[in-house]
Amino acid sequence: MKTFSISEVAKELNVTAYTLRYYDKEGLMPYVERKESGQRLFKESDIAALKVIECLKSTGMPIKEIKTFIDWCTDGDSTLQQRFDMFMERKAVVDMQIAELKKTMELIDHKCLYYKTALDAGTEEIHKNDKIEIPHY
Amino acid sequence: MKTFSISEVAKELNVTAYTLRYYDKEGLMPYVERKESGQRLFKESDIAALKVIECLKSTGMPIKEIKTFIDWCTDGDSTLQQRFDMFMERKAVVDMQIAELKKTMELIDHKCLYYKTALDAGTEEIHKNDKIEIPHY
DNA sequence: CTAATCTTTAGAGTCAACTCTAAGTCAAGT
DNA sequence: ACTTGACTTAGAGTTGACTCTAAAGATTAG
Repeated sequence: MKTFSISEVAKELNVTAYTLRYYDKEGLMPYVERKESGQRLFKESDIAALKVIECLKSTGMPIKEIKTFIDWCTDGDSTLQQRFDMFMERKAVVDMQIAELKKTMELIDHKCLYYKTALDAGTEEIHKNDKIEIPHY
Repeated sequence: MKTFSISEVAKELNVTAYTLRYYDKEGLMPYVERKESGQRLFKESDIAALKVIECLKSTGMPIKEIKTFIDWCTDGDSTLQQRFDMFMERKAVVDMQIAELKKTMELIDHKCLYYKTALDAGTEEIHKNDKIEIPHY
């Protein structure tokens, strides 16, 4: 079975080897095997697991909570409900994050328009009489 | 003209007064006026400006870059182009963030299904023969 | 007038998530 | 055999964004 070194995995996942060792220290990689000499041997499945970790991280989940999830995985079938619940909760979180980004986008679009108009006029003065416009910007 | 104290503004924006003072220290509020005694007097427009700061922050922009933007605002019409470009860039960033969250959501949905199936079967064993399934979870 | 509750500052402390250093071991090429 | 580069560890250092403390001054309610 093909295996990968820490720097190969780091490259593949666009993180540093430092980061991967940090994750290991924090207990996120209890499954990664080693050579006699202590060097890590990453399998394809280990990389897949790291991608799930990346996924959780990108929802804003802190390392310690991800660790809890990894521990559940190690504990086996008795934790299936917790793990299901966790992913359902993450789903709700991501839904909220997308909704918030869309609101953020509205303000940004508004500002783009604001500055386009000012730029065409050569001055921000053009917005002096706007209804509920924001004075400072 | 109605003004607000720091704790009123903090409540309104769902941040602490500490945070607002920190933003001030970092130069994000050069426009907020003071009483003789030194107490801050927030105007409606100051709150609106803070909402723009919140917006930029929620796109992941660090405080120091937001400070640069505030400085541009202070500099007047000569920086209109930079400010327009900045918001266009933020727009692109937010587009990417939404796209990434959608990819994240795909994996999460997949995991929800995975655990639902396992939960119904009472064991993760049910996924042993999945095509490209992830062994550890 | 007084007590309680703001507010102010400078500066120290916290926290998460890296990021790096030092000293040593291991592996690959010539 | 030797050099170069990648790997290991424990532990220290960094960064960003707060978060709080202490000591002082200001404001409000009774």
